[in-house]
Amino acid sequence: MQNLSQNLSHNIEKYILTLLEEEQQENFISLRRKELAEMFECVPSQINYVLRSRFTPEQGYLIESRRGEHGYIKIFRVTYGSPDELSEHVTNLIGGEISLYEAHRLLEVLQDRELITGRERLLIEIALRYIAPDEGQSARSRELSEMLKTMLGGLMTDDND
Amino acid sequence: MQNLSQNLSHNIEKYILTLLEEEQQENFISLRRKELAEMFECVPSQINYVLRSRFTPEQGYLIESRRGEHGYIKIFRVTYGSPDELSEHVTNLIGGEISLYEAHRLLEVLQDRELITGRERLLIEIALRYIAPDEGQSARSRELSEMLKTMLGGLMTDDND
DNA sequence: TTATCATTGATTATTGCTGACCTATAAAAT
DNA sequence: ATTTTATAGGTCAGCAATAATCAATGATAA
Repeated sequence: MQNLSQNLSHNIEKYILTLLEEEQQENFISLRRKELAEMFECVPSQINYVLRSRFTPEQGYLIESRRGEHGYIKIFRVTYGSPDELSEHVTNLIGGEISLYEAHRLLEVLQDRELITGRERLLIEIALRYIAPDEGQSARSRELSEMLKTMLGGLMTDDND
Repeated sequence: MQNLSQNLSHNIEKYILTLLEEEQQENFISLRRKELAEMFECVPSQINYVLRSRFTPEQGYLIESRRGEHGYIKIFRVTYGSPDELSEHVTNLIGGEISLYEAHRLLEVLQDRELITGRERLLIEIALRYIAPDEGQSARSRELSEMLKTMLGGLMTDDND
């Protein structure tokens, strides 16, 4: 089982997402690193790479693990009790300063989770470009952060539309 | 071997637009920069130039990419062609300068006619406030006009030729 | 002529993947 | 109760394969 469609990491990610979706009772799944690695015919540390790059708090996941006999890796899908909670989470993610590039990546995640539409993302990206500093995509700016927080906070808190 | 018809950038643009039109399932296409460059017998960074100059959010497109093995560039077409008349009409309404107040009234109308959603309107209003002049709601500004036209144009982009 | 657009290629940054080495845990042995 | 051993998972540095950026240059249009 390898490289069927995309790349290894992508396939492992998809598999984990499937498990999470199938899970009914809990808001987490439990894995054994070694087994997963065998399943995908790869080195165990590959699993860590996938978790580190695709199941981060920014993307809405938490990891808990244990070593030794009966070791495991648990992946929690973070859920938000209220719009305010979600909005606060996003506000924290944005922080005091953000770059165009970081904002772009955040918007990707939000659209993937269907928290914003493509059209909304387009509008936000245009606005960001209008007020972004000239120093390039990676330059952090306080103003970017403030506008982005206002926009996303408004979308998630409000009940427009 | 070039300048067969127009210039390289133009040809690459056309090719990408063709791919986007042919795409049925999704609202995006996925490219490999290196392959496209080989296809057009040019340097890879040429592709970036085409994307930067012709597939911007202002023109109704969003780009996502990844480096490394199995790298890719995805181009999303966010909007679908809408009547030219409409976007032209709106552009004329906005004119060379507009005040926050006038913009607000225009957005109300557009929402009433369901050309934009409440959420989209919220985003535009926030963006306008961030670049509005200090002189108050009634002060006309060229920059307000430009951003507003860009945003609404982005949402109502048509296939140019 | 001058300003903008197009093209190139050198350099830098990111992503995916592996393997060697490190740490933690539980069960077994003492 | 303590030590040992087997069995997990974690970290990190390094390589290879991409894509992005940037500055220099050429071409074209106003």
